[in-house]
Amino acid sequence: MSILNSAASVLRCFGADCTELTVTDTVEKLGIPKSNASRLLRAMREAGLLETIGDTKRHRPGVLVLDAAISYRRSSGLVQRAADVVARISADTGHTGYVSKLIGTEVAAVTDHPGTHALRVVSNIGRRLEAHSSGTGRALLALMSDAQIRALYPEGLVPASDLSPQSIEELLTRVAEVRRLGVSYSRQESTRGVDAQSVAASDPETGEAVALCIVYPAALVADDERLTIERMLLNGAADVAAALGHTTPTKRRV
Amino acid sequence: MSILNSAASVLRCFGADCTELTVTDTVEKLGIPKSNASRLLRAMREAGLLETIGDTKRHRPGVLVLDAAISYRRSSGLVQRAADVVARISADTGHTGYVSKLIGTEVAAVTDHPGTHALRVVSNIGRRLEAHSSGTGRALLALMSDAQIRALYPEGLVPASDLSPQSIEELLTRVAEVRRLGVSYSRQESTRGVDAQSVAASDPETGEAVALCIVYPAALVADDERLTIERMLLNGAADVAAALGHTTPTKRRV
DNA sequence: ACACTAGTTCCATTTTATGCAACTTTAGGC
DNA sequence: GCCTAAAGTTGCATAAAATGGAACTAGTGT
Repeated sequence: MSILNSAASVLRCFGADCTELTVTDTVEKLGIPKSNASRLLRAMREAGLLETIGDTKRHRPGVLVLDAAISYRRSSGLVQRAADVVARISADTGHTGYVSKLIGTEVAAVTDHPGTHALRVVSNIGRRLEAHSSGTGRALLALMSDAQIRALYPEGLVPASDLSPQSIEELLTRVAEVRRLGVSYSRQESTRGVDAQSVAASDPETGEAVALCIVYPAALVADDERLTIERMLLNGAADVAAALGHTTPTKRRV
Repeated sequence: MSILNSAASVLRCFGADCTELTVTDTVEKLGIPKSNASRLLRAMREAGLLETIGDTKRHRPGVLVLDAAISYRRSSGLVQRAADVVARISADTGHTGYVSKLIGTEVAAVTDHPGTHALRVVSNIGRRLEAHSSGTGRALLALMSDAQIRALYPEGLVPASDLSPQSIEELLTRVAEVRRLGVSYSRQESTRGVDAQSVAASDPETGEAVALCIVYPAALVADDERLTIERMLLNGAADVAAALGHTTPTKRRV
């Protein structure tokens, strides 16, 4: 296996729960010899992929990674615009928001926008969710045809919880509902006590698609606020689509 | 040279002016054989460091890079807090702001916060400035001793413009001024028509330092607004320092 | 259909990574 | 301050990989 894959594995360690790595941490997480971990971290450090925290032996991603990430958002008009929309909704409502993408059968957050409410959902980036078992994922699946969705799950699907679709048939039913409404709801499905609404937007030019998502405590948000969020998301996604030159405008709410 | 360095070079291509790369671009930018560039991009793609845009042959940084970047911001309490402060000032004043770090003798923006005014300074992340020839850089240099600064420039310095310090002696004079005021001013030094104010904040735990910076059109901001910005920056930096456990509070303005 | 450009694959050679063990450094405990 | 244990680094032979030239393939425009 190339050292590139090892380096990628190291970067993958940085996520929701892990913000820094030592040689020993790396040994444990990747199951490689100590000597190797030592040289791997050094090589990554010298390449700029990692940096040490102060002058300790703990490592975190390097500035190079930051610059590249910022460039990513620039490169994608879709992600950039979606992030702007979600940032605004997040600021207006005080709830946490995400922009996510479909990677195979998983959804990964691409930008996060922490809310401002005292009780808000804490951003959990790096955590990948199964597309079929998350509102965001179903919003993205709704852009595909039933046949394409079936092709994604040649061996059937494993539901993440009893609130998630238990079979492909049920998934297709719920995805059809999402297509009808334009919005995908998730009720305490991925995280206890947390509801979410997601709307998908795609770039007709490249076929790239993202989901705009707002998450909030289930107990604290009444129906009228949910409707407000729904309207903001639908209109925001419509703005994104329009800006990218969609001829047939997506659903919009007034 | 390890493939890791090649991969880092590829990521470094993504910056202010370049948001996507093809095999041929890579050949030109890195000066490597075509066969190599082809395999390099594929390896990076398979490792998750790159992804193709839609189903074209153009590449941009992968989601892995995004996740790591977000983790980076999380891991650095200092950067996170500084970013929050600058975001607030940016929102309040409408001007663009940055948080930057010193990398060797250069300053690199770590987060950016675009302003909201019609005439605002456009964020230019990825662009590295020489520390001695930028207000932000001198704010960071001001945290070091004169001897340390001299050690950074064993061969003297090359001024970026005639508004920048022309010698180490002049640099030290201006840095001393920054130490006295607590704020570092830049007047149309890095970019024509653009003024900036920077204040440094450091983490006493790790010794890590960042600069908080607000940039604005020189012609449009009157003296009283400049004072307001200065006050916000100083107080913000003091808040950051206090939150990280600085015992001797930095300069604060009321 | 043709020429042209971009991208990929093949293959022998060179360079780099690997894993073990020995060695050095760092951090606590007394 | 000395001893010990844990963390980290380095040396070396082997195994694996990257490299660059050239041949090959896939698109693009005329």
